[in-house]
Order: sequence, then C-alpha cells, then structure tokens
Amino acid sequence: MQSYTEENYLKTIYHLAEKTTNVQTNAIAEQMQTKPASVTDMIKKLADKGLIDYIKYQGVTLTEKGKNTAIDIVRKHRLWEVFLVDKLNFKWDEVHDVAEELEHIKSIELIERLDEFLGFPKADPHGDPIPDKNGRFAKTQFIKLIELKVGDSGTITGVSQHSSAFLKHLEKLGLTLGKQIQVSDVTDFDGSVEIQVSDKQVNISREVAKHILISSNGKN
Amino acid sequence: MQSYTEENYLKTIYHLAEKTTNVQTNAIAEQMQTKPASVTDMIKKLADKGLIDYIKYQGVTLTEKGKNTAIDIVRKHRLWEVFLVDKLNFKWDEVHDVAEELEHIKSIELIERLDEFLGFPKADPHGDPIPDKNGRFAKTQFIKLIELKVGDSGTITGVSQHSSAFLKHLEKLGLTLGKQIQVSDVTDFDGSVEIQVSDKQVNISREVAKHILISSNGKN
DNA sequence: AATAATTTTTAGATTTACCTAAAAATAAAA
DNA sequence: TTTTATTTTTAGGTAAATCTAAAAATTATT
Ligand SMILES: [Mn+2]
Ligand SMILES: [Mn+2]
Ligand SMILES: [Mn+2]
Ligand SMILES: [Mn+2]
Repeated sequence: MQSYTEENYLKTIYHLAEKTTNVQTNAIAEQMQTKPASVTDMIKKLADKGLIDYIKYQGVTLTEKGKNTAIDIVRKHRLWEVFLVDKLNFKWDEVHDVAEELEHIKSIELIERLDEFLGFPKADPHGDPIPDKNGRFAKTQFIKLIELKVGDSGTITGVSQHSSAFLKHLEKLGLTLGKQIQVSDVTDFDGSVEIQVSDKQVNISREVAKHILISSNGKN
Repeated sequence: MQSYTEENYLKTIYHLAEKTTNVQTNAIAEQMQTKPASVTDMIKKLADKGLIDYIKYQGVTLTEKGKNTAIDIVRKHRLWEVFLVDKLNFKWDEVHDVAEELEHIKSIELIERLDEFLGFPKADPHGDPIPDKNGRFAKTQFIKLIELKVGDSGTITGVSQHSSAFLKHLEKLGLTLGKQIQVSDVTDFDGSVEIQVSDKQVNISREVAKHILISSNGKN
C-alpha cells in the first residue's frame, strides 16, 4: 500500500517517462512543485519498495510494479474526470484539481462500479485514453492539428494541454471534443491556421493548433 | 483549512457530543483508535485554531466554527453514502469505509453538484439525516422499535447501529428502510419482538429491536 | 585535459501525527 | 478525609515528508 504522496510521485514519473526515457530528479521536482533534495529522499524510498529502478545520478525508471500502480492512478483520475463532466456537469477545464484528490481513494470495488456506471468510457473529457482494469490502453491514432494541410479534415479527439486558460479558449471558439473540422487556410505571415467548424470560420494560432489532436478522416 | 486528521477528530467530537455533553479525552481516543496522549496533543492544536473550547482535565466542546466544520464533514459523508447506494449499487452495509475517505475531498462545488445530482436527499442509506449546505438538519421524529406496544405499526426509517453484521442481518430478515411493520407480539421469556413485515412474521431479539428506528404512524 | 556550469546528493533541521512511560490532577472508595 | 483508582497530561522520542545550505558527481565549455 502506497501513501498519497508516493502515489503522486509514481504518477509524475510515469507521465515524465512518456516524454523522456530517463526521468531526472530536477524534472520530478519541478512537476511535484518541490525541491530536488526532497525528490532524492522519496526516490530512495520508492527504490527500496521495488517501485522504481534507481542508479545514483542517473535518474529513475518505473519497475513493472511501479508502472502498474501509476497506471491504476491514471485510470482513477480519468474515470473521475468523466464522472464530473458527464454526471455532475462540470466543464472540462474545472475537473482536474478535484480528480487529483479523488484518484487517491482506495477501493477497487468503487472504481469498478464507477467504470460501469459511466458506461466503460475509453477516453476522459480531454481525450486522454482510460486504461481498463488490467492496465491496457485502447490504442489511439492522433495527429496534431498543426500537421494538417489545407483541405484536410478530421474530428477533434483530444488536447495535449490541460490548462484552464487553454481549454476555456477552445470552448469559446467552439472547438470541443467530437467537433468536425476542416483546414481552410494556413497564413504565411504567422503560421496561424484557419479552420471550418460548425459552419463557422475560426482562426487559431500555431501554438493552439499544436495542442489540438485530430483523428484524421481523409485528406483531399 | 484543516488536515484530514483534524477533520476526523472534529467529526468524532461532534458525534460523541450527541451522546454526552462533556467530551472526554479517553472517549475520543477510543473512537479514533489512538492513545489518550495523542488526543491531548491534537486537542491543544484544535483549541489553538479556535475549533474547540478546552479546559485541562475538563474535556472539550466544539466552538461554533468547529461545529460547522464537523457538520460539513457529516454532510459529505452521508451524501457520498447515498451516491454509493443509489448510483453505484453498493449495499447499505458496504458504504461506510469508502465514505470515510470521500468525506475529506475538499471542493464545495463538488458537494453542491453531487447533492443536486442525488436529488437533494434528506437522509442517508441508514436513515441518518443529511444537513443542508447551511448545516441545518430537517428535524425527524423517531421512536425505537423496542418501545412499540403490541398492535403498534410504523415505517422503518433508520438504524442506530451501523455494523455490517447488524445491517446484513436486517437485510436477511427483510427489514430495510421504508418497510411498513406492525408489532404482533412481545415474548415474555426473552423480550424478543414478533413483527409483521411484507406479509411475513419475523422474530427479532430485544437487542435488534433497540436499534431499529420507526416513524410511528398511529397506535391501536 | 582543465575549468566552469549544472545536476544531484548529503547533512542537518522542521513539522505533523503518532507512540510509551511517568507524573499530575480528578474522582471514587474506604 | 485519607487512600486508592481512574483519567489526563507532560516528557521525551519516532517516522514521514518536507526544507536550506553545502558537498559531490556529472556534463559542458574552453
Ligand atoms: Mn486531469
Ligand atoms: Mn484529463
Ligand atoms: Mn457511515
Ligand atoms: Mn450512514
């Protein structure tokens, strides 16, 4: 059984490992909003418990056991987010912090029944995949909106940025999950992208376009 | 903002204060499954924070602020229990431990929306009243089943014992919340009570009858 | 290869929530 | 009203998770 804090470290390491192979002390510290010295302390403990492999000065990697634990927390986090949006009518930019707390509730039965109650969802309100109870993810095929060419179309199925500011911005532009879009122009000057959504033309910056994930349904 | 532990102390003190006016250190220790010395430490802290009034060797009482905090936790606990039973199909004897964890999730918005989602319930799965968001309880008029005379009838609206063993026993006898009952006999020998429920006759011990709460609907 | 910069670890403290054992206060019994 | 029993508090310590400041290891730059 892991403490609340240990669980958060494992989850952080898991997410960092999605980007870089070798997860470093400073990166963990930044993500956890703590100091590198504290991270070193916790890293030793997690290594002692067999949850991570650790060589001094060389960063850490999750063991099988550690990875399973992390995935389980990710599963809980995302299921709770679905609950908050689908059942309690929270907006997609309001759910993360509450889910950060709910993900630590320790009851297998609870999460099984919640999963069923929600209809075994495959993705959370941000399009992130929800692993099943065995830790398996349905594999998804995303492409960044920025990579689409003029004329390409697709469906918004995820975002790779979860800040409230970003999500509210998308909401305002009508760019929500499930929306059908088509790229109508790419501005030479600043690389901003003009897209067609629900019969409207909207212009989004390169920065925004980078963080919208599209499941492509055909090029032109 | 209180810690998880502080919240549990406040809730324990609140519940003990329902029974005795002056809540003693040993009683708190027993309830919290900890040692009196630890209770003294925490009591000092809560007094410093203005959540309880404390005179050395004289026990404690909740301040207005402390009482409000405690009631808020009771509210959350009971709402989550309703959620678990009504939405996730838990049985009434399975919800308490999970609710003990859920009650500490800190989000006013969450509990407001949960309350609404559940249809603003007035009682939890054990018949315990749920305070509204201002901490006010709908006043209820219970009488213990043991106090009924032969011929008296009423509706089961609560239990004053929450152990899984007791609740499962009632379940097996068909004595669940909302059931209409009538006392048909009281045995001289052991004081056990014979009651009529859903066209069946069941015999329950004095001990069981003491912990079933009835909203009386007329004597005979 | 030597020096400088960066990253990571150790050393030594702090805070929270516990504990045991012993002392002090209060309550009950003789 | 002493004596005894019970309750409560203090004294002193432990473990988890954090911190700052300084030392050590690694990596990058001349
Ligand atoms: Mn999230
Ligand atoms: Mn998410
Ligand atoms: Mn309960
Ligand atoms: Mn209850």
